[in-house]
Amino acid sequence: MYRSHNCGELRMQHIGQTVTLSGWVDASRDFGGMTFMDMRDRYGITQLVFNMDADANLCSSARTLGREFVIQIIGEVRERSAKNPKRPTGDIEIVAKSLVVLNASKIPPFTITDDTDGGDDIRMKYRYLDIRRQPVQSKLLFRSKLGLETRKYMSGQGFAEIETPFLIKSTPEGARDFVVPSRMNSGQFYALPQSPQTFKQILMVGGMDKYFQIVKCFRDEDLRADRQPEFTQIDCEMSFVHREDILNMFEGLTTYLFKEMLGLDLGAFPRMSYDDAMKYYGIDKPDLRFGMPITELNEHAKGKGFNVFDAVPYIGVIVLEGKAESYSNKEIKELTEWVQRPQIGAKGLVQVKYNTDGTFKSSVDKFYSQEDLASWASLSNAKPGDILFLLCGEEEKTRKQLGELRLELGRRNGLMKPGDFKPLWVLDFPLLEWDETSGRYFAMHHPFTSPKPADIEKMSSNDREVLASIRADAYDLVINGTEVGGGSIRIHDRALQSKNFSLLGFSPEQAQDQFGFLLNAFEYGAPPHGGIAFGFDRMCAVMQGQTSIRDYIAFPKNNMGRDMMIDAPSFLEEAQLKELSISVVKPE
RNA sequence: GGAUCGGUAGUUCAGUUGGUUAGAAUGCCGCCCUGUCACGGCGGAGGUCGCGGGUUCGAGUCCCGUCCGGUCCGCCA
Repeated sequence: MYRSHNCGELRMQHIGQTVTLSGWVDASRDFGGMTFMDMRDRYGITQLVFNMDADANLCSSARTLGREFVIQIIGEVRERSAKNPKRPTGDIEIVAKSLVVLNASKIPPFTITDDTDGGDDIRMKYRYLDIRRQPVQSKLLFRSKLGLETRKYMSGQGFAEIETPFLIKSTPEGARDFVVPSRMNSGQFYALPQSPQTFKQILMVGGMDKYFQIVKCFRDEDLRADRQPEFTQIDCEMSFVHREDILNMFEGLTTYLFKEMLGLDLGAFPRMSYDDAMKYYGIDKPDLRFGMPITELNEHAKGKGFNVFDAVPYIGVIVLEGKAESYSNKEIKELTEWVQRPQIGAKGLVQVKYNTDGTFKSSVDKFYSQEDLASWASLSNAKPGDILFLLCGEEEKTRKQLGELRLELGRRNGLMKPGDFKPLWVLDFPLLEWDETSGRYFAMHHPFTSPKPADIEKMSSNDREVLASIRADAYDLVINGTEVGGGSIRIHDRALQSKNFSLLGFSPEQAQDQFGFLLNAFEYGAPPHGGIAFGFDRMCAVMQGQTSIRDYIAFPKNNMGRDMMIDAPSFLEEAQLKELSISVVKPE
């Protein structure tokens, strides 16, 4: 028996018991005549004590143990004379009677503590040491519980968890595929799924009715703090449902998860159209933890001799509450430089202080009277003490810039409070997106998304305006400005699906070649259906107020898509390439 | 594909205008210490300043290139 108890469970009630513990040496404090040693495992830290007077041999051998040695100890639980209230096990210690070194350890390259001195890359290279740290363990355990609760809820609602294949067919639409060569089919490649999309639709045609899966997806695109090349989705699909059924079902799941994981009641989720999100927040995933919507000024700011505004089609304003008198020129200068960075790309920032005495002081006082400025304040619902920030330019671009500025002001002024969760359904996305470089339409969601029934007839139009106005029966779940899920009602009619493919520039032959299996399936009684997929890693991070998903993945990739621990990807041996009929142009 | 920040001791970092022998903390090693839990005290070892080239009497410091890491834009149906 390696252990009778773990390192986190012994308390006053165990005093007098002889116990066996196994774990890692966390730290030791050697006093010459006696040595204290902290022994750690997943469950906590328990103090061991070795005393020269009691057992000189044992005490001497304890002094030779290094950090991260794996040891087994037999000893008696004793009440401490000096207790440590910071630890759950701090009232007791183990008086060692015997010690076995189960395995030695080299000196670790970084300290295994909660606030480690290790940087990111060394932690990833020695990920097995990093995982010994409590903050990493607690994130992985959080993920484990979130998966369990998801399965409980979905199962309780009658959903079946069904696996779909990882070796599938490459399609040029959407994200880049990771490809896998087929040895037995020389020169041919599988692709790893970007999502189980078509398979779950086929399951609906197969009558499975309510499907879900917690499943890996793969996309060969550049990484971010919240984007990994392999990531996990809670993937769901239902038959005989309208949008309302799906929103209700998955609002229920989200509410349940927040309640079980965090003990929070989210309440009913508000809803917003895509158009309103873009108009008022400049982004399709507004963070509603704070207000500050965009107000359009346009003609209210034109014709007063300020050439900058007169020359542009759009002028918008956002209002920062209560900062008129505390905002310094230096802060405004910094903010101006911030919006002028290439990533934002604004030409300049106009600012109007609405003083508490009711007067206005702006950077454009030369051109605008107090009444002009008052009208801006009135339109944007500003109150005395507030400060207004204006950007101008081409409409869509400027809205995005205002949206970015809004988020930056939120960050700088602490308006995104930790522990505050604001979910939002964003609805009615455009079906199509015009791509200037390739001169064709792309599906904004994916090519299987159904247009809203009222917009189906618009699909026959040749007018770009009309086509751009087609709304999809698609929805995203946004929490605190992060897109945690998205889905749609799917097309289940073969003719409509073909029509959509043709809008997206597929010839009938291409459509048949790539998605023939789905079109064929639609000819054998496909039920109306729709679904949604949640980013599982992202859901973990959002719930714990983190921006990076990396610590919720046991073995993540770095920003070049490399696994630093196993050093992948790597080159193949010639023989292996030959067997796969692959010749590689070696990089210089 | 682009922007930007970084790379100096095992680790995390400092290093002024280019100027003597490149520092701190922590870790590590040795000695001392019987109630610590960030133990304490004394002593010690530890560096190709990512790599290559250039400017200079002299480069960790300036310039060019390159590699690696972080963040962001593009990209992510």
